[in-house]
Amino acid sequence: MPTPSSSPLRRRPRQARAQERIERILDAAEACFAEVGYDGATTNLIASSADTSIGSLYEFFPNKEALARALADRYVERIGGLYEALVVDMPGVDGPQMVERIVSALDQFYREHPAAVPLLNGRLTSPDLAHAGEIVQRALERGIEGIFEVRRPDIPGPRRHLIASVVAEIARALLVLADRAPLSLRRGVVKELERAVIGYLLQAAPDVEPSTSS
Amino acid sequence: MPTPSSSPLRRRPRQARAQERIERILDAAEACFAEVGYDGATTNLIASSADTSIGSLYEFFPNKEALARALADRYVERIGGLYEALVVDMPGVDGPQMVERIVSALDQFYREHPAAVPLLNGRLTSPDLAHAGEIVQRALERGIEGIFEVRRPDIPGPRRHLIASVVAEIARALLVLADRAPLSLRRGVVKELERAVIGYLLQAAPDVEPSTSS
DNA sequence: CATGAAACCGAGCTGTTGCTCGGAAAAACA
DNA sequence: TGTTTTTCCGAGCAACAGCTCGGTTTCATG
Repeated sequence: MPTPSSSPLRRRPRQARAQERIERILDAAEACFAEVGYDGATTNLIASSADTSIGSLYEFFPNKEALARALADRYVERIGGLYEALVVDMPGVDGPQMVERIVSALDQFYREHPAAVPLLNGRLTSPDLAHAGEIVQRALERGIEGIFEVRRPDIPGPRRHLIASVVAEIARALLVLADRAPLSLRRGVVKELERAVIGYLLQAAPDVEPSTSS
Repeated sequence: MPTPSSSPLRRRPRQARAQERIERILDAAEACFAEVGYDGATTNLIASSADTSIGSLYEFFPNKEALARALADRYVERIGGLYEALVVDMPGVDGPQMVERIVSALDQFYREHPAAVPLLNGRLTSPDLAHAGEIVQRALERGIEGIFEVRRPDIPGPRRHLIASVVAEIARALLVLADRAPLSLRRGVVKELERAVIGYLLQAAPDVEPSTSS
């Protein structure tokens, strides 16, 4: 489990009901960010959306940015688990298949966490979110880099890092595109993401034998 | 020249000095957006940054969004010119070389217009900017699609469109990455962008003969 | 010049946002 | 049960955003 970047909470809850409230607030924040963006989501809206009061919100979160930070932490944790699951049965899976698995996992992740889309959106208007988003993107990169480390130890470290960040960036961009596309086209765009990653890796790190599937 | 989406100006200037002031305001807006983002750039800051008053700013621009719109229009125009220049001597240039040219042109464009980076950044917090950004990104797509249309008439229209949008999206993502990277690494990232686009096209639209250069 | 139009100015209005604070309610503890 | 601690509340404050408006200055034109 990655360090949650020094808890963004103002005070640790002592009772169960407070803990639940915190979760509710985070869920509401997630939904609001997804729906109207960071700046659009006023703290009052988030609070009432969580069926609570601003007072309660600020009881635990020192400021609005802390909400973004806490959300980012939740994402980082979940992304970590996601990669761990992928690594388990990695041996015996060839390159393109591996790409397919990762892409599919990320696709599912984004669908389950729609608020991650605006969060992951590169340089945003508010430095707050940009920072939180970067934390999550780094987690994505690290995951990819880790897999790469195992599969392609022949590639020098710095280059591996660059490749991982490029792959992560492509993934981010096309998943956002997929998110924006009508639902019926989503699968198609995700398929293009697979092609893009495979194509890039063939160029940037040849040795991944060309796909023979379909 | 593409229609400037029905002038975002409140009133057309009659005197030269007004026209100059408008340009100055747009330049200032560009710089401010680049430096502190859309929401961070207050209209007062933009005005004083352009050595003028808010009064003057609002004399010509009905609201803040209009500034983004006007900026987007400027970008669209310039991007249009950029593609026209590329198309002129297209015949006799092979696929990878063409990609290199386009990437290099876009790279230069982004360096000359740093404000385009936040503008082009996918779904942003403010709907204002999201809209303006989309206008510019569409111009990018159209340019790529146009070139593709000439070079690969064999590919069916809708698929061509999808490929163009994917390429445009990859370009956007990696140019943003390049922008964020230290200057010394910028060229390297841009090189990866080339690889990514070439690799993707080889997967998505085979027939572009593999590169023989270097 | 005189005169009207165009351009310019900036104090300040209006609305909204993030956030505080004093106190009520609920739980934990004695 | 009384007492303390934790949790909850929401009216409202301070700051600041976008933007207006009445008035002054500058230009074009006769």
